[in-house]
Amino acid sequence: MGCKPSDKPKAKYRKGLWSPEEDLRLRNYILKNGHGCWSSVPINTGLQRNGKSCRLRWINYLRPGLKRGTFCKQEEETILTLHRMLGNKWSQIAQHLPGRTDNEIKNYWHSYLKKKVAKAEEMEGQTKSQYTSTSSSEILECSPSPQKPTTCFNSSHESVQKSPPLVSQLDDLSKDQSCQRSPLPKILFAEWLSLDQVHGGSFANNIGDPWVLKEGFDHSTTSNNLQADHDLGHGFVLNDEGIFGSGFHHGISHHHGLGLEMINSQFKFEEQISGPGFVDFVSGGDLYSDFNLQNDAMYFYK
DNA sequence: AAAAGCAGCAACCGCTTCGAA
DNA sequence: TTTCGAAGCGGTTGCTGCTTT
Repeated sequence: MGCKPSDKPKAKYRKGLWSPEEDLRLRNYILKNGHGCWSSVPINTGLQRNGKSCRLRWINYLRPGLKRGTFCKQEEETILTLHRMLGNKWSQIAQHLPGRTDNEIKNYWHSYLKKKVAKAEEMEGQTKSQYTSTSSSEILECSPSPQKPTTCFNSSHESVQKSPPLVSQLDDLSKDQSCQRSPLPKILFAEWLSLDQVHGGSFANNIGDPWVLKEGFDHSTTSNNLQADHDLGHGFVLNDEGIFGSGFHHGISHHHGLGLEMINSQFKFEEQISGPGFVDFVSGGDLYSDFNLQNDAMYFYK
């Protein structure tokens, strides 16, 4: 929106998988400038992609804060529960799984969970007994069909959305992920902090302070959560000490040399941000009023 | 070792919603 | 109020790599 028609020359857009170079261009551009109008991104970056493709690539793959990797048990439970309540509202489900994208959840559902549920239901039908799996027992007791969330909480999607108790329930659900029991520390961005919003607030002043990761930080296991991105591990400008200090780097590089590059690249935009401290920014501002430190995990809710 | 089948995932397509002019 | 472009969303496709035969 807000783009002039003249900004959109007819172009033959490239399709298919993104190359590391394209990723790099897009990432660097957005980290530096923010995406603004997506249709202008390909023009400004020189990418032979349409804005829609750029947006998708950023949201599903390049955006900092994405977890990637396999879903933990509790995430799986959350998806099953939310899918039971909301149906195929992947974006809404994703909102309750910080660091996961709707596409990722959708794929996980179609490739794994759907079959699992179907199998469980089949077993249930055969035995007429309660399905006792810890991952879906409650869900299966509630409703027989994953596609029609008609029981349990509300009878329609609309009522789900409008019902404050359920919303609270969902919030509790998302904040009570079992991944919190994981020994892995997590920094999770419910929504990536838009540069437009970040401008004027100081991320840089405090982000480099080790306090950010001191809570429950385990050098030996962190890399699991900071999965190296094979497409992105090249050519990023790195700080000597990095955002999190040498200890953090040490922890990552033990397992994945590329991991720290990603982390650094994700926060490479720090020089653009100036102003009040990050803590104030996160906890006191209107935009990010829901700052939540749970065990070793930090959640930033927008 | 090669071919076929399968699963997982990234990306595209098309429809809907939103918001500015 | 209408129109139109951008963004958001969900369904689907197709590529890639792994497993099986």
